[in-house]
Amino acid sequence: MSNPNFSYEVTHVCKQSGARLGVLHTPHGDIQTPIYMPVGTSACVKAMTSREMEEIGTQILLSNTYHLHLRPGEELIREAGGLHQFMDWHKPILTDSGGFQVFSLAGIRKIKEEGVTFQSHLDGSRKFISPEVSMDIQQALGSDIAMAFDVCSPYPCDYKTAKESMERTHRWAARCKEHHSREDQALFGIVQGAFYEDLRIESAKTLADMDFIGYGIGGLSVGEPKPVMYEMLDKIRPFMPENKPRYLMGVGSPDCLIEGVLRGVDMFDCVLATRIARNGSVFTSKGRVVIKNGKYSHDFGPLDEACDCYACTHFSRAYIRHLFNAKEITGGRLASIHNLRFLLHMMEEIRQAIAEDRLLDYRDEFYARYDLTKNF
RNA sequence: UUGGAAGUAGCUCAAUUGGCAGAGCACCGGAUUGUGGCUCCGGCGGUUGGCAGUUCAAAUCUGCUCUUCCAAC
Repeated sequence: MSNPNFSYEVTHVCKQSGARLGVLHTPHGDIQTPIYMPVGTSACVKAMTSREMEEIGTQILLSNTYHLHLRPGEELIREAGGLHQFMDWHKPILTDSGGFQVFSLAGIRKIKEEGVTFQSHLDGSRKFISPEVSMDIQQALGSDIAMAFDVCSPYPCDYKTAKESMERTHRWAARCKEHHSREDQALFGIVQGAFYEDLRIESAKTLADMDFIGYGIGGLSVGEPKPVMYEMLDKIRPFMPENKPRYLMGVGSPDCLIEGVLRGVDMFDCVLATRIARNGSVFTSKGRVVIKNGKYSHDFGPLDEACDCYACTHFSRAYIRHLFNAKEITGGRLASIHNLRFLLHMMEEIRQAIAEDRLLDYRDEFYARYDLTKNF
């Protein structure tokens, strides 16, 4: 598929690691890859304003088809002038298809070849999403990148189920592509295949032949050990198109970002940063810190010495801990600002390291200072 | 001073006829990966104000005592 609104170019390959630097052009601007994409499920990165997201260096945001379909509804967002206008975010937006909710909301859904019947978690009403419905919703939302409606299999998963889910994902990918028509919106296919090497490779090849603008790698980070996820990335890497962006869906702990980039991943998204922030945990260059812990009550230093975010340049650990203890919502806001900035800053460093052909050195430096015993 | 009420975990309170003294909050810790999560899980914490007595058994019944609150004076 050629689309003048979207193109991806690899600008440099790290001589030391083979990791790549690139640029993805979209109607709302260029995205320097590799990149971490903050998640704003319901047209909002929880606790954050669009202005703050811009201030911390966000290049592209994620939002969610399933959640926006239920509330406020895509027609309202279309009426508002589209998702960018609605949330006053004028850089690129990627929308997830709702496929993951089929997985994460298991128990209140029925999957058939035609599509999936959900029971709304908001009011219990029955809802139906198919590949076509997902495309219609995402086109109404007007995101820059739409994701194909896929079937995410769990971990562990038997071979037969994994194969069936993968094959249905491929059929649905074809239906998504057939139904999708917005020229100013890119459609990404999603590789599935659970934790079976042959299925993963088959999925990567099948989707590559379908010529999507970019590719999601789905069904990972669903409870498996990290080495298992890394192995899957290694296996499929040779079969992922070189000239297309690769998006590892749902991954975003600091160590996973580095390991993913080393395995050729260009894009990541993850709710981890904002979720743990609201519950009082922050990333630091030395490892995770649970800021609510009593030992920080008299710590007047910043969350992270090396961070340039608003929280770290203005407030102490003791103050932010106090805000959490007092249940002041600003505690979660400051921690969110910090955690998002931490990951965005880390990706800036990774891009710099690739440009300077020293990503393996960067990885070693990271592990030397980062305490993995308290990681995710 | 007199009369009344009440004393149980750091706080607010439960505990059937006398039968293993609990909860919420607080405090401490853990979890969280394409967000049903300002959420969830766990832990610490007690001579039941004190001293005697009755009883197989007392937070509970009796006596004395201390403290607090209320009302009169």
